[in-house]
Amino acid sequence: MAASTLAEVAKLAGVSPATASRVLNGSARTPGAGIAERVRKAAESLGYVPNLQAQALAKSSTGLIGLIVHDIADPYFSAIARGVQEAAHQKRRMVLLATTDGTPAGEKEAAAAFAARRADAIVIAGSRSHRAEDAAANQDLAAELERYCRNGGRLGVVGQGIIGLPEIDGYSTLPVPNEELARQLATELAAGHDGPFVIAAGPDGLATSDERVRGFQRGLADAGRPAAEVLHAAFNRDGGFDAGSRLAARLRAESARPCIFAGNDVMAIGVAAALRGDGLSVPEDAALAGFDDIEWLRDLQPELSTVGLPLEDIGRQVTLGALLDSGADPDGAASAGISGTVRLRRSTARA
Amino acid sequence: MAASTLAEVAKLAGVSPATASRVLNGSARTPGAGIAERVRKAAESLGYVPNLQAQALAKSSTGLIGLIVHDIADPYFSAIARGVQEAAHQKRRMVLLATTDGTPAGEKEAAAAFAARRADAIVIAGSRSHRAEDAAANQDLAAELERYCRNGGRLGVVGQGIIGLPEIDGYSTLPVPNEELARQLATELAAGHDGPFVIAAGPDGLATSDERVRGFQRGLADAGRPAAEVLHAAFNRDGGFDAGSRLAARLRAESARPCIFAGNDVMAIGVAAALRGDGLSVPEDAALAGFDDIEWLRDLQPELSTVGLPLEDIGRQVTLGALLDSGADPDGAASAGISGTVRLRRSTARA
DNA sequence: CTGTTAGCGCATTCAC
DNA sequence: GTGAATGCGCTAACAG
Repeated sequence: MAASTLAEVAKLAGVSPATASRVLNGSARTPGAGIAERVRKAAESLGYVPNLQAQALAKSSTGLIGLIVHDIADPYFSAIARGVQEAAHQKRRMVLLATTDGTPAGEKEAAAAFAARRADAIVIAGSRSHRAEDAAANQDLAAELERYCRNGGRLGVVGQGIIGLPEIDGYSTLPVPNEELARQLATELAAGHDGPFVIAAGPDGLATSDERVRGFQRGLADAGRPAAEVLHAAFNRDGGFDAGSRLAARLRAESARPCIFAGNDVMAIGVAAALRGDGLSVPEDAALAGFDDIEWLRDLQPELSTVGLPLEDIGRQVTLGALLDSGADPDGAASAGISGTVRLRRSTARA
Repeated sequence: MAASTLAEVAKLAGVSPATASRVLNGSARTPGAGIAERVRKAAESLGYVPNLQAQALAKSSTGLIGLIVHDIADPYFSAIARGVQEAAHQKRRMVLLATTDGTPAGEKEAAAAFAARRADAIVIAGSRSHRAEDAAANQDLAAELERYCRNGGRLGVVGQGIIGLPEIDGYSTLPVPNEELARQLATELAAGHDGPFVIAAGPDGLATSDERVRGFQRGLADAGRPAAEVLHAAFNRDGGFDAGSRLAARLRAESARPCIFAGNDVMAIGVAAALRGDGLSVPEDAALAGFDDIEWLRDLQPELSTVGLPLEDIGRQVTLGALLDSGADPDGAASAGISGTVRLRRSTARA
């Protein structure tokens, strides 16, 4: 990677490196009239490309934003990533991507890599885990991030806060009202469904899933309905398929038509696939609802009831929020937080 | 971003920066016995995080891989991105993400940014454009990339080569047999379909789309069938919807049941949605086939016939290929190129 | 095996 | 307005 340097450009233009630097970037002082032109021409003829690494080293700001997601091919994350990307582009920054297996250990590794690269900000999407087995890794993650922030880094997290990370300068969270929205969903579903409810949730201890389950149960209780049975599985499409398979067997045995709430849309899709594979159909044999309203839901049959979340906006806001000039939250930065909407569609229509 | 430095660690450990460097990284020589421990402890207690920027500057290698895609939320690209990510992780590198609007101009901008950051390699996914309006931008892109490679950068491109970029050291292409696979698809479809064929293609001049159209037409001709009519639209889901809408009107007027070949799966999905919206269904009123076999096709009804492409592998291989130690292609690096498979499913079943 | 000396490419104090 | 030093944090030649 040996390109031409500022010094070479300066020499060719017959000026000092300092002057060349001033003209090729927008320094405080406007450089000389014709001088500027000379320098620019020299740079052009040499095919000069400023070395952002060196620039970053000199002024301690890399223009990098680190994004941590579980799986970039999951539509939930790719939608958020799109928002992050947009915000980054708008703020003239580039995004570094890290995908983890979804464990805090993987996130810690990614965070360390970003910290080492001196990313201006780190954005973490994806649920926190309260599982006992993740406790140690959570501590490591919190420690890594605390140090990162203490060193001047900025951190934005989607949903819940990092477990064990105290409120510290540079650290901001974008709350997502999972629980309240799930409650609303349950309320609306309860009004139109007489049978039992079942929840196809993520692993016990996965914060986002837990919040949605809790909210849903509360909505059910408010409506005077018995609590839903909860099936745990992976918080992705295959987990949904798994839960769906378990349910299918039972469905043919029992007579009641249940309403299944899946912890997120991709799980719901997995549930539907499993049921279909067993000759069962939605909404005839079971009502089904998801969460997130990922983009390609519109092309699925039957149309899936869900809770709409502005995923791209979430990505955009958490990024912009993290990039905010140090000071405390400026007066109501238009970001009054994230809101969602219950969207009932055919998958939960009355049989 | 003021973290502690190597020098501080060295001082605390009572050694020279060089020694500290040697122990904290794997230099050629193994540092002293107890010395290593002292340094490590000092680093730990200071919360030392090596500055990869400075490191990169010092040894002219950033450990960065730049990935350029049209839209990270498109399943085709996110699948490839996953592969790139994997390969990068395996090679201990991080990936920088840039999404463009799909124009060479946008790609040029992204390439310039990556070049400025001295990324070790740049990976470009997404079709080339031969459209007249993109000619100038293509030249710029080629010039930018040529300079990048000439400066020691490495470049991997999926599918077609960069227009106007000569064979140059560091530049490699991962060919995708779009034309041949489309031909095979046409052959197999022709054997089972009697009616006319229609193609919902991307914009005229978009290389990937053009190749697929050409191959498909050739397959048709080989089978003694008349050429298919070609409808042009955007090379994404909405383009498919658009083409589908135009087709729907005609379908109810004419009596023949056509077989529609969409340039890629997301277009096919758009076509299906448009037909469905008009009360038409697949495969009853029209057969439908796509291309790519993106992951979530399995959850769509009816199951879509398509051509399977190993997208993740494509991402992995193009990345690994670009990272190869300079020299020419090592003897048959297991990567005998990309191959695909025609997969006929229910969307093209006989009516 | 360890410490010293130079840079890597650039921005930014200072003097002029 | 412009040029000459100094340093960002680290690695790599050298010496010892």
